[in-house]
Formats: sequence, structure tokens, C-alpha cells
Amino acid sequence: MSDLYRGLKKDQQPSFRTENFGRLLLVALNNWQQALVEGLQAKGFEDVRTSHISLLRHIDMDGTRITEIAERAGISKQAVGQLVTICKALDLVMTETDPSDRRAKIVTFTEHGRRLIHEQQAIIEATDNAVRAKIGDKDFEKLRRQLAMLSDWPEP
Amino acid sequence: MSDLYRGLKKDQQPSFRTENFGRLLLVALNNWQQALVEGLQAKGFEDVRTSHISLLRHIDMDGTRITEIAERAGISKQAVGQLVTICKALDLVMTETDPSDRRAKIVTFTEHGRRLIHEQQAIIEATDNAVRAKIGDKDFEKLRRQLAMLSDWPEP
DNA sequence: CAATTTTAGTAAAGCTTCTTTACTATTAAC
DNA sequence: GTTAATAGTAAAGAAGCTTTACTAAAATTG
Repeated sequence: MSDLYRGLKKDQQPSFRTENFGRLLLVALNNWQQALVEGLQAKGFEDVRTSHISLLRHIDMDGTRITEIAERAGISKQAVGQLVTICKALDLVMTETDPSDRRAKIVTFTEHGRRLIHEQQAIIEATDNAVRAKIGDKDFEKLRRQLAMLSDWPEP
Repeated sequence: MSDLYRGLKKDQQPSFRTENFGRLLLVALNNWQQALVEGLQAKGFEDVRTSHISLLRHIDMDGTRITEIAERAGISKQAVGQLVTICKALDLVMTETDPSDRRAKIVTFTEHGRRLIHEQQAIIEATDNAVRAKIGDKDFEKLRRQLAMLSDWPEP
């Protein structure tokens, strides 16, 4: 039972609302994302948001096309275009015309963007270690594997 | 590595983008929520959305005030008010003035809303069982406990 | 107990993040 | 070489929130 209901008398607690899997995943995800965003903001990337991070994570170090990013991220090309516009304004990415196909644009990191990725790796590592310390090394890897199974589920 | 990159050659795979915890949580959550929403839609609750579900899950069977719902859900009273308006239009909830405090409104389920909750329980149970079958009974409970730890983390 | 403050909720506007529809420019295919 | 498909953009709008500003009822207090 989450701390939301701590302090409530037993009979005030909702009967049907046991903490379900989805709720657990949601709150765990929120905590994780918040740790990452706050960590980046503390490192000087003050305007960065979760949506920006989820764009950046689909850009290869040698650049990636907008259509490819959209496919990886599972959102529309237009949405990627909007995020790219914002991330350009934040000096995190640049775009260049693909010389092999002048319709296409390749999104690449700026120096500032590469620094963000670097900081991000450090923060994720620290976050992972905090979890690892809490539940144990072996269990951590097991948890990762199980979450990966849930990520691939449901299967065809 | 997620199926997003299946079929990509090794050297096309992004170097820094190992599947991190946040990504695993995100995709697992998306799958879970999608299973629930699609399950409810298949049962005739065709207009229901994740946001509606996350309102309903904070309403006790004997009704709950808007302010209380807002606190539980961690969103503003205004946001709850908006969701209540929508869920009233969907005939999932009703509101009545609290007789003990005429400023307050109590949100309760309609018969249709109670049917949704009932179906939801069945779908969640089935989903849980699918996961249980995949990773084992004992591991399932352990996974729940570990996710609950991540949900409470980071602590003060 | 009248005046003030707090609390419950609403109204309206705005923000973020995404989609949909409709378009241009370039490349590929027949 | 005309037609198709593909890469991307533009603009509007939907969903789900927040912020600011308000009303009405209840609680406090002096």
C-alpha cells in the first residue's frame, strides 16, 4: 500500500484499490525520471525536460534522421520535428541536410548536447547504484531482466 | 535491448543507449496500461482513457471528495474537476453535495462506473496472472515488493 | 457574534506534448 | 518522363495538465 493512504483508518481505505502493477510501475518511473531531470538541472541543463531526453536518447552519436528517430521513439515525424526545434533552441542538437538524400535531415549532437549525454550517463549510473545498494547486486540484474520481459510483453 | 532495434546491425546500434531502467519501466508501463485500456474497451467501455482510470482509482466505493481525490492522485483540484466532468459525461460517476459541508462535493460511481471497476479488476487479475506465469509465482511477489521499494524511493 | 481567514470548488486561460490534415521538395519506379 | 513514394514542414487541434483569479461556505478569533 502506498504512502498515499498512510494514516488512513483501515475502513477508509478503498476496498478495490490494492496497489496494482501499473501503479507501481508508474510511481517508480516518475521517481526515476525525476531523479534524472533534477540531476541534469543541477548540472546546469536547467531547461531540459523528459520529452527532450526521450528525443536525445534516440539520436546516435554520428547522427540520425528524423524519420528514423520517429520510428524508434514511436511518435510522429512531426512530433520529432517539434522536439528538434526546441532542442536546437537549447543548443543540444544541430541538423544538416543528408548529402546522399537532400530531402532528409540528419540530427546530430552539439558539444553541449554531448556534455548532457555524458552527465546523463553518470546520473543513471548513480541511480542504478542506489537501487543496487537497496536490493542487492544479483536482484538488480534479475529485476532488469524481468522488466525487460515485461517490456517485450505482450508478444504476438 | 528492446525490439526497437531488432534487425539493426551491431554497428548501427547506438553506443550510449543501453536499455536503462527508466526505459524499461516506461515500456513496461505502456504495455500494462495498454492491456488495461484495450481490455476495458473490448468490454464495451470504448471511450475510456488512462486519465479516466487514474481518476476512478482514487474514488472510494462510498464516494470521495474532489480535494481528497486531488491529494491522492497528486494533481490539482481543477484537474480533478475536469476529469470528473468528463467521467460524468461518460456516465461513470455522479456528484452530490456533501450534506455535512455544503462547499464540498462527493464523487461516487454510477452503476456503469461500478461495472467498469469490476471489469478492471478482472483484467488486472488476468494481466497479473500472465506475468506470474511468465516469471513464476515467487518471483512475481518479489518483483512487486521491489517495485514498491522503487516507488517509495528516493526517501527523505 | 461580527469580521476575518481558511477551505471546497469553479472558471478561464495557457502550457506541453502529442496527433491529424494538408502541403512542398526530392527521389525512386515504371 | 510521368507517376509513386518518401522526407520533412506547417498549421490546427486534442488531451491532460497548471496557473491565476474568483465565489461560496465553513471555521476561527478577538
